[in-house]
Amino acid sequence: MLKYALLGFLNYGDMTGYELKQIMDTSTQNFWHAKQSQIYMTLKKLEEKGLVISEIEPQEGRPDRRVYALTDGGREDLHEWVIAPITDLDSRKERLLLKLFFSASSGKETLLMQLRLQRELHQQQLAHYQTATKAVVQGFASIQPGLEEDVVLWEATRRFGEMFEEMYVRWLDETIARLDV
Amino acid sequence: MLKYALLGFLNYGDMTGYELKQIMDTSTQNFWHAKQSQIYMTLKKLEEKGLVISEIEPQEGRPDRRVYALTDGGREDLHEWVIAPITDLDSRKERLLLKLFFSASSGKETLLMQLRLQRELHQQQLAHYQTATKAVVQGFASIQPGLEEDVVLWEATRRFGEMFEEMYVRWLDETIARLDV
DNA sequence: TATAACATGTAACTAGTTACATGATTGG
DNA sequence: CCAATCATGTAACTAGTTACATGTTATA
Repeated sequence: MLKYALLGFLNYGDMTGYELKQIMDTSTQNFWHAKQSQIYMTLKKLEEKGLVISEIEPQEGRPDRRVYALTDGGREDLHEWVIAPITDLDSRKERLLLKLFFSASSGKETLLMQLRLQRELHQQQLAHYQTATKAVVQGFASIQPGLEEDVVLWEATRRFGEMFEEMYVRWLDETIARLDV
Repeated sequence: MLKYALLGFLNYGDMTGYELKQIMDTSTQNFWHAKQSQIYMTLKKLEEKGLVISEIEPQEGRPDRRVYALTDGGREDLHEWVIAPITDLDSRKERLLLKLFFSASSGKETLLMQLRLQRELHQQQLAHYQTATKAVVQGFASIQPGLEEDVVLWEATRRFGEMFEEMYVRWLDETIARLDV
């Protein structure tokens, strides 16, 4: 699936693996992320399949850049994926819930400490979506004419992050209250 | 991490790989899951490390069962993991959000169909947590004396699933309303 | 003077999925 | 009679992480 994230971004313009990593870190991080090394490997495979092509752009003083561009095949593949319906649910993995499930013997104080720390982390993440991420979305919106349609959708994904973290904090408060008698 | 799910369940009693799969499917599915083959492989590795031991229980008419039990080392490893604080956040992957992010060109009707289908799926999942999962938790609670502490925590993980799906449906409604003008 | 940013990549490894292989019993 | 349940495992593969390797330039 990283494949489609890369094709999707390259559809906005040619980019290097390094730039793709940066843009993912500031936009899709919330629901899709990848390590730099995985991005380079995936781009290589996409080029072998003919979905992207790369050109080396020589630079002085710093390493040469390998700039990737979508091919027609890549654009088509992307479009097919975009319109294909998703008919099942993603399964999640939550370390905290797994740990909580088996925590009966761990002592109330340890457990409450764990939950309070999580509350802090999720509260921070919530604030991040409300300020930093919001600014990124609005930044894109203001400088890019003709991307109004896109911005509505980007804002929807940001909003998901915000609502998720709000829910998480509410659940933690509820759970802490139930344990802290 | 599947490691700790398996150790955690074996802490309640000896079990086969097949039974571990079944119990995971009805209890931790919401936040941790695994395929049968992965469970068998992981149990094998855990036995090599001395965290569990297995014994073959011959059966007639059906395949022999390999019953796993926690060792002292396994119990200790589990306990250390349970009390260790989680200091960072899990990252999620949501196919729907990734697709939505790149869907500006896909046409409003395709997009709305996608979102309405998702709404149906998440509504179903919500109902599942409210009825089937609720019944499982209450079932464990009623037959098992001495597991009151555990049941409170299991209910908390069920409640997370419920709140997550409620949030998801709310977000879908909000997003659909914003697009369907 | 150190470290962050720029820039690319490979190798080894861990985790997880899909497909294959086998075969009896029970319930509808 | 067909599907589900019981029951275990291997092999091949895909996805993702961690560690290694290199080297300049701008900035604090």
